[in-house]
Amino acid sequence: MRLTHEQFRELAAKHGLAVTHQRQVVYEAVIASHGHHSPESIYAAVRRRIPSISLATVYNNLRLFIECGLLREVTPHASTLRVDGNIKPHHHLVCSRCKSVQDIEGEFIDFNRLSRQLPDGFDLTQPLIEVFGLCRRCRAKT
Amino acid sequence: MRLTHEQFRELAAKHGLAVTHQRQVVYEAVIASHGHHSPESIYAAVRRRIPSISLATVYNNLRLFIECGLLREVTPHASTLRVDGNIKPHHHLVCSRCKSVQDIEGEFIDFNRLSRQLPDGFDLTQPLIEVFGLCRRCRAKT
DNA sequence: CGATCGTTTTATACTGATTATTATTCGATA
DNA sequence: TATCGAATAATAATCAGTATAAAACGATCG
Repeated sequence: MRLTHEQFRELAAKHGLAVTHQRQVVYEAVIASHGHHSPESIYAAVRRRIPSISLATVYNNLRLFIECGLLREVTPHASTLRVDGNIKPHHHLVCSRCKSVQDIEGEFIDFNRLSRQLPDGFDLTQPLIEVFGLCRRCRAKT
Repeated sequence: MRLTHEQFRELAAKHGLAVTHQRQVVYEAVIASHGHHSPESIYAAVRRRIPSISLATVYNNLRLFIECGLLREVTPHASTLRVDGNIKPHHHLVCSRCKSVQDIEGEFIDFNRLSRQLPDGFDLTQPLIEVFGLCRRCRAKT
């Protein structure tokens, strides 16, 4: 699955991004390899096509893509460890923007349906659910 | 909410942990301040009672507490950024141990119930749900 | 009481991910 | 072709977390 220059140009225009060769290659590297990738692995892939590219450029552009919704961040948490003294079953509401975490109560998961979707052997004995969205403050800022 | 030495001793014994003054103070600092805290902020709090304590001790003990279930980790993800090119609505299944992420399909969330629990102003227009558990491989290792 | 041994803590060095900085390059436009 | 702003490259700096090794502690045994 390789995008034509034309396709990427359209996509970038739609999100208000200037088109550069580096951007195109970085974006294609993410799309081409399905799954969840680290900046380093994307960097490695991109270097096969642009050996002179800088790691900073990869980081810059990944962040740009995430910000304008072209990509999704798979680690939307704060980058540092957070610890919770509450070990009763409860779930978390996480703000995708500011990474704040609030506890949330309630039975809003259909575990029957969920377990039908689980890959074989996945253990959900102590399920923790995290729901990502935008907290009021960040929503107001937009 | 301050634990007596006696209470902490029991708790530690139940989890097979030796009791030290530092451990007690670290644990109390987490419990006393409700919410989700970084090791640095816990370090700051603990230093008010044990000025000579080392940051490494705080990290060591937090990790211990997490391992034996006394505390819960709120950033169970890989510590590095991961990026997902799939921006169609889908959810994630995350292994709490090895931090691997798989996509998961299906409508297993009761959004009516969920939205009743949401704090005012929280925006769920692009909900992303992450379900934490133990993947088959890590479960086998135990 | 004093020696001993394993554990815990401390101090500090180190690693790895990410960000910041700054100079250079690129590309569009005048 | 000259100019200007944006993007990139190179590299330094930062920050969280981990590893290591020495010192301190504490229980136990003789």
